[in-house]
Amino acid sequence: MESVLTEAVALLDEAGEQALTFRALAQRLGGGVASIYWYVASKDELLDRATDHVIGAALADLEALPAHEDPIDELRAMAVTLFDAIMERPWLGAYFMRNTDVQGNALRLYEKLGQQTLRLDLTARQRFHAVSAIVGVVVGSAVDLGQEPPQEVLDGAVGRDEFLGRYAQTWRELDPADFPFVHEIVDEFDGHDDIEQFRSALELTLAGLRLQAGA
Amino acid sequence: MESVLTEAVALLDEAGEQALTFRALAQRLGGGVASIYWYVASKDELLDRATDHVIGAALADLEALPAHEDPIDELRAMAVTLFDAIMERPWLGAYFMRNTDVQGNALRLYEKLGQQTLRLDLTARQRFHAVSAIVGVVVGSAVDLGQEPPQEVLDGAVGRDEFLGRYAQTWRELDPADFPFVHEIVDEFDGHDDIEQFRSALELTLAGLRLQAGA
DNA sequence: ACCTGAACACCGTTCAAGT
DNA sequence: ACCTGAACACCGTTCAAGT
Repeated sequence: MESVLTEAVALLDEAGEQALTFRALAQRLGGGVASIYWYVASKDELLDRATDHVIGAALADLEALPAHEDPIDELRAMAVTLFDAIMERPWLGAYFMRNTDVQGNALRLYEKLGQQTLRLDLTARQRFHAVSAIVGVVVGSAVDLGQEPPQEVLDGAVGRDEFLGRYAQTWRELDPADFPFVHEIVDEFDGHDDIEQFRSALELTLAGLRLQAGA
Repeated sequence: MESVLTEAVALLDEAGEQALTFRALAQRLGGGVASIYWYVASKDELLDRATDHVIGAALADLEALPAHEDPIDELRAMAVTLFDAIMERPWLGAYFMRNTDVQGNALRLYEKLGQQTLRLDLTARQRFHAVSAIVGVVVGSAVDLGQEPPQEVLDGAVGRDEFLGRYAQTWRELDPADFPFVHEIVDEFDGHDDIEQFRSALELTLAGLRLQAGA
C-alpha cells in the first residue's frame, strides 16, 4: 500500500497528472494492472490517498514551525509552508480536502489552521469562513501556478520567461485605448513571480481578517 | 463553429466535464467524430473556446451593471456577477484565462475588472496582484463549489444537505480534545451555503485592498 | 490474503477518401 | 471548404482464475 502511494506520487511529480495510469503504475511496481485494485477501489480513491500522503509531509513541516504570539502571523507562516509543499504538485489542488474520510492528514491540517482562529475574536461562522478563505488562496494559487505551462514549457522547448514574454508581447500590441489596464500591468506580468502573487493575495485576506477580528 | 460550442456547453452543463466526449458531441451535431477536428485542433482547444463562449455571456452581464462611485463597490458587484455566471460551471475554472489568444472575452473581462483598480491609489504591481487575487477568489470558490458532489449527489441518490450532514456527523464523532476547531465550526459546516463562503472570502480580500489603497 | 492475464467498453486523434 | 468511416493506440475497470 505504502509503495503504491509512493510510486503514484513519484509518477505524478515526474510527469504530471496524465502520466499516472494504472498501467504505468503497475509497471513501476513490477506487477499487473489489476493488482492495484486490491488496494484502492478506483483511480479517484488513488488520487485521494496520494494527496493525503503528500499532505502528511506538509503537516509535519507545519508542526515543526515555531509558535507565533500573533495568531495571524502564525496563520501566515502556516499558509506559506503549505504553499511551498504543494507548489510543485498542482494536481493536488483538485483533491485536497475532497474526502476527509480518506484524508486524515488533510483534516488534521485543516484543524491546525483553524485552531489559530480560535485565538481571534470571531464568531464560529467567521472562523469557518476565514479558514476556507485561506485554504482557498493557498490551493487556488498553487493550482494556477501549476496549470500555466501549456506543454511546450513542460517539454522544455520554451522556458517559462520566454512563454510569459510571448504573451506580454501580444498584450502590448493591443490598443491602449481599449486595454488601459492590460498596458498598465504588462510589465509586471512579464517575468512575474507566482510566489509573490500568492503572497500578495494571502496578505489581502489576512489584512481583511485582522480588521474583522479587531486585532 | 457556433453550434459546436453551443452543443459542447450544453453537454457540459447537463452532465459535467466527463460527459463531453467527441463521440457524444458528434452525435448531438448529427455528424461524425472527425468532423469536429475541422473546427478545433484538440479537446483542449475545444474547452478553451467553450470557456470563452460562456465568459462572453458573463461579460455582457458585467457590462449591464450600473456604475458605482466607489471602485471597490464596483469590483464587488463584478465579482459577484462573475461568480453567479460560472457557479454552475465548475469545469470552467480549469480553463478560464488559460490562453488569452483564444479567449478574447476572458481578456476583456480581465481588463474590465482591472480598470477599477486604476481608480485606486496603487502601484502597477499592486493592481496586477489585486485583480489576480479577486479572480482567484471567484474562480476558486466556483471550482470548490462544483467539485464537491462526489457522484451520489450528482445521481440524485443523496441530496446535498444529507451529504454535508453525513460528513458533519463523522466530524462530530472526533475527539473534541484533538479537534477543537472542527467541533467549533461543525454546525456552520452542516448545511452551509457556498455562496456565503464565497462572499466572505471576497469581503476579506476587498477589505485588505481598501486598506492598501487607503480608500 | 494477494496477485494475474485477458477481456470489455470506452477514449482522443489520425488519415485516406469522399463531396 | 467541409465531412466521413475506419483504424490506431491508448484508457479505467472487471472477472474468472491462480497461489
